[in-house]
Amino acid sequence: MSRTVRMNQGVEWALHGCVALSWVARDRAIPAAKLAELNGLPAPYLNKQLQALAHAGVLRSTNGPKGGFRLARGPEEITVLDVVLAIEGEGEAFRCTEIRQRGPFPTPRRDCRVPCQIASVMHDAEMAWRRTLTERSIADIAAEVEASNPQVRKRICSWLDSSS
Amino acid sequence: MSRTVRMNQGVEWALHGCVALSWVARDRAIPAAKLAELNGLPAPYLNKQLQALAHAGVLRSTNGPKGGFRLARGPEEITVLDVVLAIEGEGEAFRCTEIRQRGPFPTPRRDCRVPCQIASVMHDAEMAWRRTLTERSIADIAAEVEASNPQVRKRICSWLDSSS
DNA sequence: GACGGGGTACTCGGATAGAGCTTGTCCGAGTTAGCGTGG
DNA sequence: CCACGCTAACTCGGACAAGCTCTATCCGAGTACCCCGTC
Repeated sequence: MSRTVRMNQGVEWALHGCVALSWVARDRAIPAAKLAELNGLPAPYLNKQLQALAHAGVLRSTNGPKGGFRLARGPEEITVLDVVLAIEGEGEAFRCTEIRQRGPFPTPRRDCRVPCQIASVMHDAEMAWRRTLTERSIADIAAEVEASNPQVRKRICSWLDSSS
Repeated sequence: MSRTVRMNQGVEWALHGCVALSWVARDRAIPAAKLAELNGLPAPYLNKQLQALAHAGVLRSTNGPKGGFRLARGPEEITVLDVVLAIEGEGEAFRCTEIRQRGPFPTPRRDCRVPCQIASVMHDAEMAWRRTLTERSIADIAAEVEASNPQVRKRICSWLDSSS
Protein backbone atom coordinates (compact mmCIF):
# COMPACT_ATOMS: atom_id res chain seq x y z
CA MET A 1 0.00 0.00 0.00
CA SER A 2 1.86 3.06 -1.17
CA ARG A 3 1.07 6.51 0.02
CA THR A 4 -1.69 8.19 -1.89
CA VAL A 5 -0.67 11.68 -0.86
CA ARG A 6 2.61 12.18 -2.62
CA MET A 7 4.78 15.14 -3.40
CA ASN A 8 4.33 16.93 -6.68
CA GLN A 9 6.27 15.25 -9.45
CA GLY A 10 7.35 18.68 -10.58
CA VAL A 11 9.70 18.83 -7.60
CA GLU A 12 11.83 16.06 -9.04
CA TRP A 13 11.89 17.71 -12.45
CA ALA A 14 12.76 21.10 -11.00
CA LEU A 15 15.67 19.67 -9.01
CA HIS A 16 17.10 17.84 -12.01
CA GLY A 17 16.69 21.01 -14.04
CA CYS A 18 18.54 23.12 -11.47
CA VAL A 19 21.40 20.63 -11.34
CA ALA A 20 21.75 20.78 -15.11
CA LEU A 21 21.62 24.59 -15.06
CA SER A 22 24.40 24.64 -12.47
CA TRP A 23 26.71 23.05 -15.02
CA VAL A 24 26.38 25.66 -17.74
CA ALA A 25 27.83 29.16 -17.77
CA ARG A 26 26.00 31.48 -15.41
CA ASP A 27 25.38 34.09 -18.10
CA ARG A 28 23.83 31.60 -20.47
CA ALA A 29 20.09 30.96 -20.61
CA ILE A 30 18.67 27.54 -21.47
CA PRO A 31 15.17 27.27 -22.96
CA ALA A 32 12.63 25.12 -21.19
CA ALA A 33 12.33 22.94 -24.30
CA LYS A 34 16.03 22.05 -24.14
CA LEU A 35 15.86 21.12 -20.47
CA ALA A 36 12.79 19.02 -21.17
CA GLU A 37 14.46 17.14 -23.99
CA LEU A 38 17.51 16.60 -21.83
CA ASN A 39 15.42 14.77 -19.25
CA GLY A 40 12.83 13.22 -21.54
CA LEU A 41 10.02 15.31 -20.09
CA PRO A 42 6.99 17.06 -21.65
CA ALA A 43 8.17 20.57 -22.40
CA PRO A 44 5.01 22.59 -21.69
CA TYR A 45 4.58 21.26 -18.20
CA LEU A 46 8.24 21.59 -17.25
CA ASN A 47 7.90 25.18 -18.39
CA LYS A 48 5.22 25.62 -15.77
CA GLN A 49 7.51 24.37 -13.03
CA LEU A 50 10.35 26.61 -14.18
CA GLN A 51 7.98 29.55 -14.08
CA ALA A 52 7.25 28.75 -10.45
CA LEU A 53 10.98 28.69 -9.72
CA ALA A 54 11.41 32.02 -11.48
CA HIS A 55 8.51 33.50 -9.53
CA ALA A 56 10.14 32.36 -6.30
CA GLY A 57 13.44 34.00 -7.22
CA VAL A 58 15.38 30.77 -7.72
CA LEU A 59 15.69 31.17 -11.48
CA ARG A 60 15.94 34.18 -13.75
CA SER A 61 14.00 34.13 -17.00
CA THR A 62 14.87 35.85 -20.24
CA ASN A 63 12.55 36.32 -23.15
CA GLY A 64 13.15 36.23 -26.87
CA PRO A 65 15.77 34.43 -28.97
CA LYS A 66 18.77 33.15 -27.01
CA GLY A 67 16.50 33.44 -24.00
CA GLY A 68 15.50 30.86 -21.42
CA PHE A 69 16.19 30.18 -17.77
CA ARG A 70 19.33 30.51 -15.68
CA LEU A 71 20.09 30.30 -11.98
CA ALA A 72 19.34 33.52 -10.14
CA ARG A 73 22.32 32.98 -7.81
CA GLY A 74 25.18 30.57 -7.30
CA PRO A 75 24.20 26.90 -6.98
CA GLU A 76 25.80 26.76 -3.54
CA GLU A 77 23.32 29.46 -2.49
CA ILE A 78 20.26 27.48 -3.59
CA THR A 79 19.07 24.90 -1.10
CA VAL A 80 16.92 21.93 -1.94
CA LEU A 81 14.25 23.42 0.30
CA ASP A 82 14.19 26.55 -1.85
CA VAL A 83 13.24 24.47 -4.85
CA VAL A 84 10.71 22.33 -2.99
CA LEU A 85 8.91 25.31 -1.51
CA ALA A 86 8.90 27.12 -4.84
CA ILE A 87 6.95 24.24 -6.39
CA GLU A 88 4.78 23.15 -3.47
CA GLY A 89 4.16 26.47 -1.79
CA GLU A 90 5.32 27.87 1.53
CA GLY A 91 2.60 26.37 3.73
CA GLU A 92 3.17 23.33 5.91
CA ALA A 93 1.79 19.92 5.00
CA PHE A 94 -0.26 19.56 8.19
CA ARG A 95 -2.90 22.15 8.77
CA CYS A 96 -4.61 22.29 12.15
CA THR A 97 -8.34 22.93 11.87
CA GLU A 98 -8.73 23.52 15.60
CA ILE A 99 -11.15 20.71 16.20
CA ARG A 100 -10.35 21.06 19.90
CA GLN A 101 -12.67 24.08 19.79
CA ARG A 102 -15.56 21.98 18.52
CA GLY A 103 -17.82 19.42 20.14
CA PRO A 104 -19.53 19.48 23.53
CA PHE A 105 -16.32 20.35 25.44
CA PRO A 106 -14.48 23.00 23.45
CA THR A 107 -11.14 24.13 24.76
CA PRO A 108 -11.53 27.66 26.19
CA ARG A 109 -10.45 30.42 23.83
CA ARG A 110 -7.74 31.68 26.14
CA ASP A 111 -6.06 28.26 26.14
CA CYS A 112 -5.97 28.27 22.34
CA ARG A 113 -3.34 30.95 22.04
CA VAL A 114 -0.78 28.16 22.33
CA PRO A 115 -0.86 25.71 19.42
CA CYS A 116 -2.73 22.45 19.71
CA GLN A 117 -0.39 19.75 20.99
CA ILE A 118 -0.99 17.64 17.92
CA ALA A 119 -0.23 20.52 15.61
CA SER A 120 2.90 21.18 17.64
CA VAL A 121 4.21 17.67 17.08
CA MET A 122 3.51 17.85 13.36
CA HIS A 123 5.21 21.23 13.21
CA ASP A 124 8.34 19.86 14.90
CA ALA A 125 8.48 17.06 12.35
CA GLU A 126 8.06 19.48 9.47
CA MET A 127 10.89 21.61 10.84
CA ALA A 128 13.18 18.58 11.04
CA TRP A 129 12.27 17.77 7.45
CA ARG A 130 12.97 21.30 6.29
CA ARG A 131 16.24 21.47 8.19
CA THR A 132 17.52 18.42 6.34
CA LEU A 133 16.59 19.95 3.00
CA THR A 134 18.24 23.24 3.97
CA GLU A 135 21.56 21.56 4.63
CA ARG A 136 21.92 20.40 1.04
CA SER A 137 22.45 22.76 -1.88
CA ILE A 138 22.13 22.30 -5.62
CA ALA A 139 25.92 22.54 -5.79
CA ASP A 140 26.25 19.63 -3.34
CA ILE A 141 23.99 17.42 -5.42
CA ALA A 142 25.68 18.44 -8.65
CA ALA A 143 29.06 17.52 -7.18
CA GLU A 144 27.80 14.12 -6.06
CA VAL A 145 26.29 13.38 -9.44
CA GLU A 146 29.52 14.38 -11.16
CA ALA A 147 31.54 12.22 -8.78
CA SER A 148 29.52 9.13 -9.62
CA ASN A 149 29.33 9.89 -13.33
CA PRO A 150 32.17 12.22 -14.35
CA GLN A 151 31.25 12.30 -18.03
CA VAL A 152 27.71 13.58 -17.73
CA ARG A 153 28.56 17.23 -17.21
CA LYS A 154 30.80 17.50 -20.23
CA ARG A 155 28.36 15.58 -22.38
CA ILE A 156 25.48 17.80 -21.45
CA CYS A 157 27.46 20.97 -22.10
CA SER A 158 28.60 19.68 -25.49
CA TRP A 159 25.07 18.71 -26.40
CA LEU A 160 23.77 22.12 -25.45
CA ASP A 161 26.50 23.80 -27.49
CA SER A 162 25.96 21.68 -30.60
CA SER A 163 22.19 22.04 -30.69
CA SER A 164 21.92 25.72 -29.95
CA MET B 1 0.40 31.11 -1.20
CA SER B 2 -0.30 28.08 0.90
CA ARG B 3 0.78 24.61 -0.03
CA THR B 4 -1.62 22.83 -2.31
CA VAL B 5 -0.34 19.38 -1.45
CA ARG B 6 -1.41 18.93 2.12
CA MET B 7 -1.69 16.01 4.46
CA ASN B 8 -5.00 14.18 4.70
CA GLN B 9 -7.33 15.87 7.12
CA GLY B 10 -8.17 12.42 8.44
CA VAL B 11 -4.78 12.35 10.16
CA GLU B 12 -5.83 15.13 12.49
CA TRP B 13 -9.13 13.42 13.26
CA ALA B 14 -7.47 10.09 13.87
CA LEU B 15 -4.97 11.58 16.30
CA HIS B 16 -7.66 13.37 18.29
CA GLY B 17 -9.68 10.17 18.32
CA CYS B 18 -6.78 8.12 19.65
CA VAL B 19 -6.13 10.66 22.40
CA ALA B 20 -9.76 10.44 23.48
CA LEU B 21 -9.66 6.65 23.40
CA SER B 22 -6.56 6.67 25.61
CA TRP B 23 -8.66 8.25 28.35
CA VAL B 24 -11.34 5.59 28.60
CA ALA B 25 -11.02 2.11 30.07
CA ARG B 26 -9.01 -0.21 27.85
CA ASP B 27 -11.75 -2.86 27.81
CA ARG B 28 -14.42 -0.45 26.71
CA ALA B 29 -15.30 0.15 23.07
CA ILE B 30 -16.49 3.53 21.82
CA PRO B 31 -18.64 3.75 18.67
CA ALA B 32 -17.44 5.90 15.82
CA ALA B 33 -20.58 8.00 16.10
CA LYS B 34 -19.72 8.96 19.69
CA LEU B 35 -16.17 9.93 18.79
CA ALA B 36 -17.49 11.98 15.89
CA GLU B 37 -19.98 13.83 18.07
CA LEU B 38 -17.26 14.45 20.63
CA ASN B 39 -15.16 16.30 18.04
CA GLY B 40 -17.95 17.77 15.94
CA LEU B 41 -17.03 15.67 12.92
CA PRO B 42 -19.12 13.87 10.28
CA ALA B 43 -19.57 10.36 11.63
CA PRO B 44 -19.46 8.28 8.42
CA TYR B 45 -16.16 9.71 7.29
CA LEU B 46 -14.50 9.43 10.69
CA ASN B 47 -15.61 5.83 10.62
CA LYS B 48 -13.57 5.41 7.47
CA GLN B 49 -10.45 6.71 9.17
CA LEU B 50 -10.97 4.49 12.20
CA GLN B 51 -11.27 1.52 9.88
CA ALA B 52 -7.88 2.36 8.44
CA LEU B 53 -6.44 2.48 11.95
CA ALA B 54 -8.00 -0.89 12.77
CA HIS B 55 -6.65 -2.36 9.56
CA ALA B 56 -3.17 -1.14 10.50
CA GLY B 57 -3.41 -2.74 13.93
CA VAL B 58 -3.57 0.49 15.90
CA LEU B 59 -7.19 0.04 16.95
CA ARG B 60 -9.32 -3.01 17.68
CA SER B 61 -12.88 -3.02 16.40
CA THR B 62 -15.88 -4.80 17.95
CA ASN B 63 -19.17 -5.36 16.22
CA GLY B 64 -22.70 -5.33 17.55
CA PRO B 65 -24.29 -3.52 20.49
CA LYS B 66 -21.80 -2.19 23.04
CA GLY B 67 -19.29 -2.44 20.23
CA GLY B 68 -17.01 0.18 18.75
CA PHE B 69 -13.29 0.96 18.66
CA ARG B 70 -10.62 0.69 21.35
CA LEU B 71 -6.84 0.96 21.36
CA ALA B 72 -5.12 -2.24 20.28
CA ARG B 73 -2.27 -1.63 22.75
CA GLY B 74 -1.25 0.84 25.42
CA PRO B 75 -1.19 4.50 24.35
CA GLU B 76 2.49 4.70 25.22
CA GLU B 77 3.08 1.97 22.64
CA ILE B 78 1.38 3.91 19.82
CA THR B 79 3.54 6.51 18.15
CA VAL B 80 2.25 9.44 16.16
CA LEU B 81 3.94 7.93 13.13
CA ASP B 82 1.87 4.77 13.53
CA VAL B 83 -1.30 6.81 13.16
CA VAL B 84 -0.01 8.94 10.29
CA LEU B 85 1.15 5.95 8.26
CA ALA B 86 -2.10 4.10 8.94
CA ILE B 87 -4.03 6.93 7.29
CA GLU B 88 -1.62 8.03 4.59
CA GLY B 89 -0.04 4.70 3.69
CA GLU B 90 3.46 3.37 4.20
CA GLY B 91 5.06 4.83 1.08
CA GLU B 92 7.28 7.91 1.17
CA ALA B 93 6.06 11.29 -0.04
CA PHE B 94 8.78 11.66 -2.67
CA ARG B 95 8.86 9.02 -5.34
CA CYS B 96 11.84 8.90 -7.68
CA THR B 97 10.83 8.21 -11.28
CA GLU B 98 14.43 7.65 -12.37
CA ILE B 99 14.50 10.42 -14.90
CA ARG B 100 18.28 10.10 -14.84
CA GLN B 101 17.75 7.05 -17.05
CA ARG B 102 15.90 9.10 -19.66
CA GLY B 103 16.99 11.63 -22.23
CA PRO B 104 19.99 11.57 -24.56
CA PHE B 105 22.51 10.77 -21.80
CA PRO B 106 20.95 8.13 -19.56
CA THR B 107 22.93 7.08 -16.52
CA PRO B 108 24.31 3.56 -17.14
CA ARG B 109 22.24 0.80 -15.59
CA ARG B 110 25.06 -0.41 -13.36
CA ASP B 111 25.35 3.05 -11.77
CA CYS B 112 21.65 3.00 -10.91
CA ARG B 113 21.93 0.38 -8.24
CA VAL B 114 22.65 3.21 -5.85
CA PRO B 115 19.75 5.63 -5.39
CA CYS B 116 19.60 8.85 -7.34
CA GLN B 117 21.30 11.62 -5.34
CA ILE B 118 18.15 13.69 -5.35
CA ALA B 119 16.07 10.78 -4.10
CA SER B 120 18.67 10.21 -1.42
CA VAL B 121 18.34 13.74 -0.08
CA MET B 122 14.56 13.50 -0.03
CA HIS B 123 14.79 10.15 1.70
CA ASP B 124 17.06 11.59 4.41
CA ALA B 125 14.54 14.35 5.02
CA GLU B 126 11.66 11.90 5.21
CA MET B 127 13.60 9.83 7.75
CA ALA B 128 14.18 12.91 9.89
CA TRP B 129 10.46 13.65 9.71
CA ARG B 130 9.54 10.12 10.68
CA ARG B 131 12.06 10.03 13.51
CA THR B 132 10.43 13.07 15.08
CA LEU B 133 7.00 11.46 14.85
CA THR B 134 8.32 8.23 16.31
CA GLU B 135 9.61 9.96 19.40
CA ARG B 136 6.13 11.07 20.46
CA SER B 137 3.41 8.68 21.57
CA ILE B 138 -0.32 9.08 22.00
CA ALA B 139 0.26 8.90 25.76
CA ASP B 140 2.67 11.85 25.55
CA ILE B 141 0.14 14.00 23.73
CA ALA B 142 -2.68 12.96 26.04
CA ALA B 143 -0.58 13.93 29.05
CA GLU B 144 0.22 17.33 27.55
CA VAL B 145 -3.41 18.01 26.73
CA GLU B 146 -4.44 17.04 30.24
CA ALA B 147 -1.75 19.25 31.72
CA SER B 148 -3.03 22.30 29.87
CA ASN B 149 -6.70 21.48 30.45
CA PRO B 150 -7.09 19.16 33.48
CA GLN B 151 -10.89 19.00 33.28
CA VAL B 152 -11.27 17.68 29.77
CA ARG B 153 -10.53 14.05 30.56
CA LYS B 154 -13.06 13.75 33.35
CA ARG B 155 -15.69 15.61 31.37
CA ILE B 156 -15.30 13.36 28.38
CA CYS B 157 -15.51 10.21 30.49
CA SER B 158 -18.63 11.45 32.26
CA TRP B 159 -20.23 12.38 28.96
CA LEU B 160 -19.48 8.96 27.52
CA ASP B 161 -20.93 7.27 30.62
CA SER B 162 -24.11 9.32 30.68
CA SER B 163 -24.90 8.93 27.00
CA SER B 164 -24.18 5.25 26.63
C1' DG C 1 30.68 50.92 -45.57
C1' DA C 2 27.86 52.27 -41.52
C1' DC C 3 23.50 53.16 -39.43
C1' DG C 4 18.60 52.87 -38.58
C1' DG C 5 14.09 50.67 -39.04
C1' DG C 6 11.11 46.91 -39.69
C1' DG C 7 10.06 42.14 -39.86
C1' DT C 8 10.51 37.67 -38.00
C1' DA C 9 11.32 33.98 -35.20
C1' DC C 10 11.92 32.50 -30.75
C1' DT C 11 11.02 32.69 -25.84
C1' DC C 12 8.26 32.98 -21.70
C1' DG C 13 3.62 33.62 -19.46
C1' DG C 14 -0.87 32.74 -18.24
C1' DA C 15 -5.34 30.82 -19.36
C1' DT C 16 -7.54 26.39 -20.49
C1' DA C 17 -9.19 20.96 -20.45
C1' DG C 18 -8.74 16.07 -18.41
C1' DA C 19 -7.50 12.55 -14.91
C1' DG C 20 -6.80 11.00 -10.22
C1' DC C 21 -7.36 11.48 -5.47
C1' DT C 22 -9.42 13.21 -1.33
C1' DT C 23 -13.62 14.14 0.83
C1' DG C 24 -18.14 12.95 2.09
C1' DT C 25 -22.15 9.64 2.14
C1' DC C 26 -24.88 5.63 2.12
C1' DC C 27 -26.77 1.03 2.93
C1' DG C 28 -25.89 -3.98 3.82
C1' DA C 29 -23.42 -7.97 6.63
C1' DG C 30 -22.32 -9.49 11.07
C1' DT C 31 -22.69 -9.74 15.93
C1' DT C 32 -24.24 -9.26 20.42
C1' DA C 33 -27.53 -8.06 23.99
C1' DG C 34 -31.93 -8.58 25.65
C1' DC C 35 -36.26 -10.86 26.04
C1' DG C 36 -39.60 -14.34 25.95
C1' DT C 37 -40.62 -19.08 26.41
C1' DG C 38 -40.29 -23.67 27.94
C1' DG C 39 -38.48 -27.01 31.16
C1' DC D 1 -36.09 -20.33 39.11
C1' DC D 2 -32.88 -21.39 35.28
C1' DA D 3 -31.47 -22.36 30.60
C1' DC D 4 -32.14 -21.91 25.85
C1' DG D 5 -33.48 -19.97 21.44
C1' DC D 6 -35.14 -16.11 18.91
C1' DT D 7 -35.75 -11.51 17.76
C1' DA D 8 -34.18 -7.10 17.17
C1' DA D 9 -31.24 -3.36 17.40
C1' DC D 10 -26.78 -1.70 17.02
C1' DT D 11 -22.17 -1.72 15.13
C1' DC D 12 -18.65 -2.04 11.67
C1' DG D 13 -17.40 -2.74 6.74
C1' DG D 14 -17.09 -1.84 2.12
C1' DA D 15 -19.21 0.08 -2.05
C1' DC D 16 -20.77 4.56 -4.13
C1' DA D 17 -20.92 9.92 -5.80
C1' DA D 18 -19.05 14.96 -5.76
C1' DG D 19 -15.40 18.49 -5.40
C1' DC D 20 -10.80 19.75 -5.77
C1' DT D 21 -6.01 19.43 -6.90
C1' DC D 22 -2.45 17.83 -9.87
C1' DT D 23 -1.17 16.79 -14.57
C1' DA D 24 -0.88 18.04 -19.17
C1' DT D 25 -1.57 21.27 -23.06
C1' DC D 26 -2.21 25.22 -25.89
C1' DC D 27 -1.90 29.79 -27.83
C1' DG D 28 -0.97 34.79 -27.11
C1' DA D 29 2.36 38.77 -25.32
C1' DG D 30 6.89 40.32 -25.39
C1' DT D 31 11.63 40.72 -26.85
C1' DA D 32 16.04 40.30 -29.07
C1' DC D 33 18.13 39.21 -33.26
C1' DC D 34 18.73 39.64 -38.20
C1' DC D 35 18.08 41.48 -42.61
C1' DC D 36 17.33 45.09 -45.71
C1' DG D 37 17.17 49.64 -47.31
C1' DT D 38 19.03 54.10 -47.06
C1' DC D 39 22.46 57.68 -46.24
